[in-house]
Amino acid sequence: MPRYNPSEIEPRWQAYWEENKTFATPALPSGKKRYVLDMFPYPSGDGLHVGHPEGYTATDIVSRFARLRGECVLHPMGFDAFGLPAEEHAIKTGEHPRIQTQSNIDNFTRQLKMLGFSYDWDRMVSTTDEDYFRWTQWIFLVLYDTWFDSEAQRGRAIAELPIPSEIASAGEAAIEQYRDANRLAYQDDALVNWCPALGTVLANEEVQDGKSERGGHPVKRIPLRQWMLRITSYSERLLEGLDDLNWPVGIKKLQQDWIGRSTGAEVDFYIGESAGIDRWKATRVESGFPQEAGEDALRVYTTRPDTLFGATYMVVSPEHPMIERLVTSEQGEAVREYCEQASFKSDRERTEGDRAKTGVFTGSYAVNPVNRKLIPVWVADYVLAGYGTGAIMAVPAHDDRDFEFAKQYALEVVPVVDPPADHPQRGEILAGDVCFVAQGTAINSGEFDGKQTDEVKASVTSSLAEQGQGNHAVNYKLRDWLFSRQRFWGEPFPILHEVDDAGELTGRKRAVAVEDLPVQLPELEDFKPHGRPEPPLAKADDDWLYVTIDEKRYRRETNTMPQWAGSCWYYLRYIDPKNSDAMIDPAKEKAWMPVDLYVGGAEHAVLHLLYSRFWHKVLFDRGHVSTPEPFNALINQGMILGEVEFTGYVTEDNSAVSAADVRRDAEGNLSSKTGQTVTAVVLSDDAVEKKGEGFVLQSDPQIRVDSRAHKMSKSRGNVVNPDEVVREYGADALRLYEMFMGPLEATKPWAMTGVGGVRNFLDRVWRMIVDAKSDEFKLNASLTDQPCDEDQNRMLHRTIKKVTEDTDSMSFNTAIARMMEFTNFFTRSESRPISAMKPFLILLSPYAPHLCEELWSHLGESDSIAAQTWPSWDEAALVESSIEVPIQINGKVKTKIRVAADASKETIAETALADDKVKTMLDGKTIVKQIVVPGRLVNLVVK
RNA sequence: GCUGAGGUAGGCCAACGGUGAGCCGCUUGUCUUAGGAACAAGUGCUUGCGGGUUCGACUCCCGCCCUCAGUACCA
Repeated sequence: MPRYNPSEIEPRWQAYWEENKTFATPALPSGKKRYVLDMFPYPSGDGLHVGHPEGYTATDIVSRFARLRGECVLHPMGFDAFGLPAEEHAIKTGEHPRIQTQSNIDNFTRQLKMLGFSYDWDRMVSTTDEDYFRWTQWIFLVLYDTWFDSEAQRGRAIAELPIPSEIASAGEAAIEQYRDANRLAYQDDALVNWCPALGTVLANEEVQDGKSERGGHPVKRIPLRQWMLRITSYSERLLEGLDDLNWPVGIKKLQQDWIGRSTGAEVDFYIGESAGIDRWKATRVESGFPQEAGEDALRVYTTRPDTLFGATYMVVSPEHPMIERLVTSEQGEAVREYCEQASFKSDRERTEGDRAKTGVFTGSYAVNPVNRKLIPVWVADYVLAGYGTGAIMAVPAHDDRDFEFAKQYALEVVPVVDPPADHPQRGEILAGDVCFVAQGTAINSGEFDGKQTDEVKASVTSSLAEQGQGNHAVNYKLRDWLFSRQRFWGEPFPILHEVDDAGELTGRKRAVAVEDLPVQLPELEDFKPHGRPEPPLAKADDDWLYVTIDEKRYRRETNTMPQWAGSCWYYLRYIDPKNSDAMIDPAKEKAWMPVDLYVGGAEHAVLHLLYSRFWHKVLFDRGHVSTPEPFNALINQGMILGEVEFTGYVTEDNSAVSAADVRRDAEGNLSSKTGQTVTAVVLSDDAVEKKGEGFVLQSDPQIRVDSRAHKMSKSRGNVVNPDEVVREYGADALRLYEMFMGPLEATKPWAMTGVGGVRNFLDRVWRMIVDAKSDEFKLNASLTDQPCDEDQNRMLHRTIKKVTEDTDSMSFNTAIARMMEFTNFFTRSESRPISAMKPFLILLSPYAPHLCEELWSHLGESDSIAAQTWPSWDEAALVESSIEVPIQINGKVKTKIRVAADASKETIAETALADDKVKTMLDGKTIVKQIVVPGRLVNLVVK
């Protein structure tokens, strides 16, 4: 017993917390609330990896710290349990995915409890629970019932959508169609990855280089009717909302870039009969810039309307709807073939960086609106259908991509922006031999010559607007969210499709009534794909698939929602997890929201966080939540890498090659400078030594080796299993180590010896209070009821101050370092006042809760340490009566003197100059200047 | 290419413009209930490089190099 034994202590206290519901959170907060949230995990079959406890320990420390300071903390955990792996398992074994999901959740729960996190487990949610996804479906119906009023910039009920008179007069079906076209959840044809060999549709992450990840079968992109969410409507709101959030700048930047707002102009280029151009222009002057470009014009979007005079050709994307109209009979075959080719390529392939540009001339010409020049229209896949208008005006002189394309196909380059006079390549730019994308002075631009880029942009845009040929425009990179998946293990859509007597879809839809939610997943015989691109739910029995309401027959929607759906709103459900009447009780929502601290990996920087914000804003607009943003502060924990490895390289005949001479080709194959194949070998620590910047072989210092920590991965075999660490060192040691490795946000390599280091610290804490030598349990004889002496008191109060401030700012590594100093100090001390030990244990308890509970009870306390009050420090106790002050000579520290803490400038200077060492060093020199900072230092500038 | 983070001792990392904190490692002792020991003493950097500001720079400014992560034809 007397030795520190975490494997005995930790389960005992975990049971205590569970029995006593130590961390149960009240329904409504009393006093100051704090909502501390972890990104909930996907419960994979591999269990926790050491990256999970990093963020979870951080939030646990924050939560325990806040409770000790009297705040009311909501700190929940749950599982994002829909997803592909469970479905893959089901397909292979025939076992329902629910079964494996449940056993994975059980394992995760066991591991999380083993680490002593102070979650309120009664609030646990899983996205796969019917009680949960019932409300995921409900939120979908809110989206379905909402349209975006762009005037008011907010979502409103579909019933409030103004119906234009021409549609109203066309009848009920037209009105319904119009509504459907405006809902935030709508259907559209989108491309899916269909793999004929596997007979299934694949998720993007299951496709690599146009082939299925499993089996390497070719994947075709085919259009399929999909559910989309109109997130683009919220672009501006999502962008603005970022301003007030306490998020890392990097993450904000990522979201901004993802939304990708740009401003410029839309411009129509005339493509009709050449004789008709004047009439067309006149019409435009009269009508203004129309909503649609019409038959006779090709509309483009540009951020550089100032370069319009340099537009020497145009490009449309291979999917552009006007291709048929543009293509001439001579070019017909070439264009069709090109477009066909493009349709096989994924977006990925089409946008891969160093690929040479390709394209085909359509045979048609357009008229440049500013100079009436005829310019050719091409089709090329470097123009994307989904952005802007899917067509561009190409200005090769001032756009890198257009320049490359123009050189490839010998198209004209006309410079219209003169770079600053001191530009090193000005000559080549003006000759059209080099591309220049920055701002400058307009040339070759008629009336605009001599003006600066910004001014020309504005003037060209307004002049086009006057003539009805252009308009100021804003564009976003953000696309609408493809929201349906052809999968079994996901939330079914609460939507019914009307079928006629012949069993054909009529195109009319109906939302499942709220009281009929949840729509459950059907029972299937097996989970194997049925070989058609429809979702697996289409295999369900007619009992599930067909519904009759008011004598009309409906077929259920058979797509399921993507995994993002459940994770979009789980933070709300934790607040009211058992509510069967509503998604959340408004009073509770108001009391707990927003999330005060959200911690998780940076891999969710864009998608999860953007999707959640979008849903939250819709719920906000519709009055279901009270805050405009869900997550106030966000922190991304850094990645934990494997142990540092030394890697040497050898050729086939086993001779060593210096790491500096090893080349890696595109496939990752290694070769030496001379072209020989080399292989990497792992070296042990004692085979290498430090030399200069890097490491070399001890046996041959000419041979350099790589020293680097790699990502943990099964294939590399460097994965650290938390179960083993807990068994070997204890949960407190694991928690403490992960916090001590370095700053939370940093990427850090794992080092098992470091875990031993913090374990030694915990051992020292134990021995500071417990007599480890005795056979029975006995407190350490050095403990005393005497008060602290001055030094001890100062150590205590300085530790309280440092740990309080560092914990508050989440600088856990330095807080721990300070607690180590405290322990070293008192371990050396023969007398250890209990009045110092107790507050120290409270300081340490958020970090190492089990050990602290145990020692706390040994000190005679009967209630949990979690119920105590965080100690405060006394400023007066911090100051020393006398302090050491360094003496610098010419800025270099030469010696130190001891003076009273409040010594005046003069006294310090006198003492310094009187010091023997200083005297000798000043011998024969004159003091040019003396700087005395009271309480800090003395600097003597001498000659 | 772009964006972000970073470069301090053999490793991990602290340091309001003012003394290198802490942990691991290493060396040598001591002690022992032989442990993941403990204790004691010791060990170490041109703070990535080059300039500048300053009495004084890891810290502020300018230029460069390197590493890691993410991202990439969005007109």
